[in-house]
Amino acid sequence: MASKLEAFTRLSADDREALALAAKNFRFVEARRDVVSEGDKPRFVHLVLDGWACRYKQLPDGKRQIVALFVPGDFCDVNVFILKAMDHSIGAITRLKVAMISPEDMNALTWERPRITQALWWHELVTAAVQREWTLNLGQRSAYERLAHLLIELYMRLETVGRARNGHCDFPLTQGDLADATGLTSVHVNRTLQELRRDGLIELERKQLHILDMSRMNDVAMFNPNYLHLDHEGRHLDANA
Amino acid sequence: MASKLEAFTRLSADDREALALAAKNFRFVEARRDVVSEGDKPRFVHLVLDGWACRYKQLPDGKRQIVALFVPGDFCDVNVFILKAMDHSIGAITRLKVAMISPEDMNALTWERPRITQALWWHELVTAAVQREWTLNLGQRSAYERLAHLLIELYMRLETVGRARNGHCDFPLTQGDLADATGLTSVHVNRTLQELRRDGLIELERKQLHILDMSRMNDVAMFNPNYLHLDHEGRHLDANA
DNA sequence: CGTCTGGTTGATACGACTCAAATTTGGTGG
DNA sequence: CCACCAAATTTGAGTCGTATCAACCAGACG
Repeated sequence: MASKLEAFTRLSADDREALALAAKNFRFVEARRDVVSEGDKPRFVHLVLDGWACRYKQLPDGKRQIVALFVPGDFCDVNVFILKAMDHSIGAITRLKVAMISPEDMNALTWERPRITQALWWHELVTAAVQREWTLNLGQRSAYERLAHLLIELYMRLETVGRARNGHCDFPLTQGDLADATGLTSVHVNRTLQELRRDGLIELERKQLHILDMSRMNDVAMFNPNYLHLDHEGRHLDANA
Repeated sequence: MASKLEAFTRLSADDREALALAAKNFRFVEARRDVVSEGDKPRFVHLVLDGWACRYKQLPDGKRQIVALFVPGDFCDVNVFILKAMDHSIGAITRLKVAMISPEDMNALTWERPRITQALWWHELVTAAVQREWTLNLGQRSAYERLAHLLIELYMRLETVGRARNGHCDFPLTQGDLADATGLTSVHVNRTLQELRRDGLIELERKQLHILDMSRMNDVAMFNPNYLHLDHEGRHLDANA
């Protein structure tokens, strides 16, 4: 698999082999099922091999917030073993192929592999940066800007792992998912998507997203890609290499 | 100083000494000045020794979101050296005493000090968990709930570093700061704080916060402390020890 | 074919924003 | 110690973005 880590640095054949070895244990999770649930003791680091997943939190009054989305190549919780219990759940959006890496495998992966260790650190820092951008998104952008921003972010992240090109990508989120991720209602998401369509910015149907005018989308969303920290050597490699 | 790290694990005298040594270089920053600005190359890890600071992001249209708050004992960006440029700014809320730890000092601090390394990892994981909770806060809670939640979180974090007790703590944020942190306008923050006062939940004046009824506040805010991950051995030590 | 999930539409309500002004507080210098 | 100024808080009136509630529709699936 084309790991997201290669967006940070070129890995050696050795490194890649070690990564593949660590990811040898995987399982499939059906769409809309939990991979991990809040309260669980952390037992594995998860690496999404195929499909989409999300991190979400739920409130006693039933409200649900998706706080992060995972696409292929994303690690879920590097180093999470330090914590006693998960403070959130991880759920499959689509049917999901996910590697389960034990603490021992994680140690084996990083031990004597400084490039991987560094790349994992980079991954964690980017994940944190994305979380901050979401905070900004929810706090300061209107519904229209907010959705545009989320769509661009996901498109760009997919592009870095070779799953998007020419403005086009798979997009399995329902309008309900988008609502939970943006803090809007699904009704309002529906109307806002229609606006984006009407304005000639996107096409979105049958789980396929097409961003028609990336430059106008960037303006609308006030999208600044700096938080994805893609300005590294790996950026210049063919993502499918 | 009573480091936040001790909330995670008891440190040895040696560890504490190493920590003090790493934090020997400090400076003062005037209130409302930047400690680090977006775009800067990361040069130091910062550790707040005294005063409050915030992490914020700004949009081209001038809107500003505070995405995190730092109180004494908080580290700002462990391991940030990996990134080429800051994607956000760090600003002083009050006059600030802040330690500046170089990459070399950071290495010296963690090298051969597994407890500190682990404690720093814990710190990073908690920081990320707080960021997720803020995402939830902005996405799903009403203004009233949201402010209540923020007040409780800050109170609890201050308590763990020995700077709050009996429901009382310093609280230097202006209503404008609260607005930027909660994604509300300062006018609405003002009215919502009045509601919280009228309902007998808090007193807040002259930069002093008093939470009058913690249990009702917890209910109102739907506050679940699990995300602060305080259930570790360090939790049982006197924070002033 | 009936059922279900996801998407769409319409009517109405309300929480939070905007703009503008008044008041209070805290700091500073005379 | 008081006068002054800027910053922060408070109040009021009016508006708007988004939520709510309730149908209805289309395609997927068994």
